[in-house]
Amino acid sequence: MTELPSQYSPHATEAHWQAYWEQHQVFVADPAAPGEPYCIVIPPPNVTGSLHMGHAFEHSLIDVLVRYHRMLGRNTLWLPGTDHASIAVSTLLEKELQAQGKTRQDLGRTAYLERAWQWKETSGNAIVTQIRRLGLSVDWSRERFTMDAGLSRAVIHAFVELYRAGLIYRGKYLVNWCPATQSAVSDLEVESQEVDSYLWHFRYPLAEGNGFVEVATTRPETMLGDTAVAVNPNDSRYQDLIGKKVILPLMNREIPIIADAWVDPEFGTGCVKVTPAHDPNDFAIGKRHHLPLINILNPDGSLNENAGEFQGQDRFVARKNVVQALENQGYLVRVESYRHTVPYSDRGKVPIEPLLSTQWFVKIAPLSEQALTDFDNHNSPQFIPERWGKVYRDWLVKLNDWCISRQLWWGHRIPAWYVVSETDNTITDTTPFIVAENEAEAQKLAQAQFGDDAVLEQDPDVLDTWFSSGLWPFSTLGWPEATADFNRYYPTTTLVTGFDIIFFWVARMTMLGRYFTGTMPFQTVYIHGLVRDENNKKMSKSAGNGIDPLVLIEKYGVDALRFALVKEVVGAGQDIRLDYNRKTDESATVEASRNFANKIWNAARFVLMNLEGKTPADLPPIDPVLAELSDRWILSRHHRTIAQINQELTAYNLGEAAKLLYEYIWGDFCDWYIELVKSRLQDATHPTRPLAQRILAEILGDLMKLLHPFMPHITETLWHSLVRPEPGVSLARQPYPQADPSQIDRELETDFDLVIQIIRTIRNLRAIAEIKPGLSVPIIMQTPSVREEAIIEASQQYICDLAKVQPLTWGKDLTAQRQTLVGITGTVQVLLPLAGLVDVATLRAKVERDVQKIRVQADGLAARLNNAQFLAKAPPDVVQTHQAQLAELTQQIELLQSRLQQLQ
RNA sequence: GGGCGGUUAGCUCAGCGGUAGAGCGCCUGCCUUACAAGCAGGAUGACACUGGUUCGAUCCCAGUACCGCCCA
Repeated sequence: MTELPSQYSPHATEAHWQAYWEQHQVFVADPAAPGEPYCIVIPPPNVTGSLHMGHAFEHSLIDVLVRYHRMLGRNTLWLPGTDHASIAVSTLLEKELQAQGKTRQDLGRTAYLERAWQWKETSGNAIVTQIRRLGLSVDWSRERFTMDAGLSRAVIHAFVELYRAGLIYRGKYLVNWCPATQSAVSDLEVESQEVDSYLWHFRYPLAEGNGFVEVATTRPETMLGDTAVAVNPNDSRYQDLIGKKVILPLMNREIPIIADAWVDPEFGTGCVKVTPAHDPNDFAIGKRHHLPLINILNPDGSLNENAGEFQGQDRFVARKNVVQALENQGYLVRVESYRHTVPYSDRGKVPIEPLLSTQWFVKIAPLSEQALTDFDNHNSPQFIPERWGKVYRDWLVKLNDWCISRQLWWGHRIPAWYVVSETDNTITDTTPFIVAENEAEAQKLAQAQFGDDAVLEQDPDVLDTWFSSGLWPFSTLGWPEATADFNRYYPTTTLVTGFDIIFFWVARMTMLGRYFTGTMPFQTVYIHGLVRDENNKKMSKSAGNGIDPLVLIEKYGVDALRFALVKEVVGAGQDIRLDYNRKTDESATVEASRNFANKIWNAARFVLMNLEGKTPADLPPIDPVLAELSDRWILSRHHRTIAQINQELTAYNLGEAAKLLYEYIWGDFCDWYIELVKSRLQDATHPTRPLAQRILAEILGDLMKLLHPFMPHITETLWHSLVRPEPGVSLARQPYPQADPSQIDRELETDFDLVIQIIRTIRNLRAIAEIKPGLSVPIIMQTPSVREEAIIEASQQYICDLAKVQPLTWGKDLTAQRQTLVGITGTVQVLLPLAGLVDVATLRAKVERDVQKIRVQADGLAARLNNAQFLAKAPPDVVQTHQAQLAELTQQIELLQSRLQQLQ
């Protein structure tokens, strides 16, 4: 009948369904199909990456949302893809070249790009292969790459449009220069790090007289490019120095002493050296005072011809040498230990140099204003949790222009052509240029403007990868063409991403999306936290503390990993911690989820074994007249849970939904209902046996649906075993269960709680009396409550079955009972006669302990109920509840005390 | 320096006005034919500290301490 083994083994199952889903195109979206669209685009992983816990977590969350909405009947598209990671790929390739003693220039642009594409085809898909093991319901037929033909066209189109609208400009500004990659990077790619270093104090002699001023710096070598010394205009110490000149040591250059309010008189001596070409603040001072800009650095971080005798030295070598030279010449005052923050290149992992350089920029204000207006006036996009909206907003407000050119070859080449025939066949800062969608168009425009013999050369630089990522939600759907996908699925529904990427990505998508499509690219932004390691540390490649999801998948199965990650989520945006033993590769959290999977497996196995080969459809429908107490109870619990889960999922409380399922399945369904139903199933002639079978089958079917977004593989397997659908049918396309409120019965559940409590009480008594699990015990019960008596009467079979009671008697006069263990629940006294097996002192001790516990509670309640303020001010229903509770506790005490008198 | 989180059972974390819960771990007993990746029973807490609001505070407010993150 059923050949299911007693343990769930995930691996074969996972591969099977992943192939099945793809083969039957279960997740291929159809824009022509009905249903309100539901679209999520994947936050594209970097092609150089490999699957890490962050991906596994994020993708698990998205897949829950996507599968849920698909089952709700939405026309669903989850679009996957990857990002070309300009800097990361370049770094990787150049390392390879370096090993062969070559540079990319040796190779040439064409050969280099060939190599890059080759790398992408062979190694760049590694992450995609890994992602597939997560069993996500993405539409692989629509997989995109930021450098594929369509997206490249979108990027160029966007650049040209922004340029023509005056929102992209080229200019010479101080940028963040990464000497390792030899490229400019944006503000966001700079990471501040605290560094223990020194503050060097120098003296610069006055040009006239024999005085001097003292300045301090953390970057001594930059003094070679100093063009002023500044003091605060209100600093009384230096009033007479303003306007005088000093001689810059080593360079023997006369530079002025100027007054600028930016200078903090409290810091150091109150005199600062000014290097406008190598420091953002100094740059601003230089602008205000029209100071010359002297660039002393080469792109590789060595010093250039403006550095005099230090030319050719690396910046850190030069630092030592400059200090030495100053010391030799008596200009070094002192060296002080100093801890300060140094900007590092995020990718290059070396200190950034502010460098004067000609680059392309996006003018941000007009874009951010639109996004701000949408956010302020329409709360668009809506952030979940809300507090991240503030982070997003704050950033939009203080945003600077965005440097988008990168001195690299892998990426989207800037669509600007210089008319080099105008400037001696070289590109200079003044060479005129044409921005166009392609070379032919550029040529035409150039000829119109500069004559037929205009010679063009394309800008060698590529665009920041985030520029293409910023277009992702619409470029992936076909924009700038108004494709069927774009019309149907744009704007997308929800963006799911980490808070660390709000600036990099979310804000850029909203600004560019709003500008190009006139609408926000997504309605909602769901922000999740990070997965932290067993020591609560952020996982990172450099720290080497990552936990490999593939190892956990191998060990526990992907459904277990997914469920564990989602179940850990509380609220939203909170970090989760994953326990992990690095010696054994074990994780108790994931193991618990694996055990849950196994529990489900065995529950299903039990149901299937007892259906005798029938499917739910073969069994009679549920007749409410025939349903007994336990049936009505589980149906009530079932529909209540369905309602709650739908509610939690709608509110993005994914962890809450997972926990509800866990408790309902393991607790209510397995521990209670299955146990309750066993005796009926074993009795072939029982009149409601088919009813019980039908309920089991139906609940199991619903459970598989409810759980499917969280654990797609095991549920698909078990659902197929249960329903045996036509080939090609998938659980992923079945409707998600909806609650039938008429089945939910609060009172019935409360009644049934008493049954559960009675069974627990008896089990507790059995344990105290050390009665072997196999032995039946006689139990006597009595209650003064008519309601409780009715419940006992209706559930005597359950009590006998689950507490192994034989015989069960109730309602008798208990005064004759002497040697008994006593428990109480509600006002039901539960007696286990022992006939001298346990001494009276033990029996009394147990009752006395119970009385004491109850008394503590009763006293607390009584104290409040004796408080006139409480009675006057607390809501009446609270007072009532307290009174009822106290009454019950008082009654329990009385009953137990009368019992105590029997135990002499 | 500015902002945001967190502090609850040995561990990981729920709860967020009516004096505490789960999983793991621990103790006891069970291989009871769905499941030992399991079943049953049990023990465990000044809910960080100090004030305030309230009839009542783990929960709200203010401050303090410590841990973590983001931005400068």
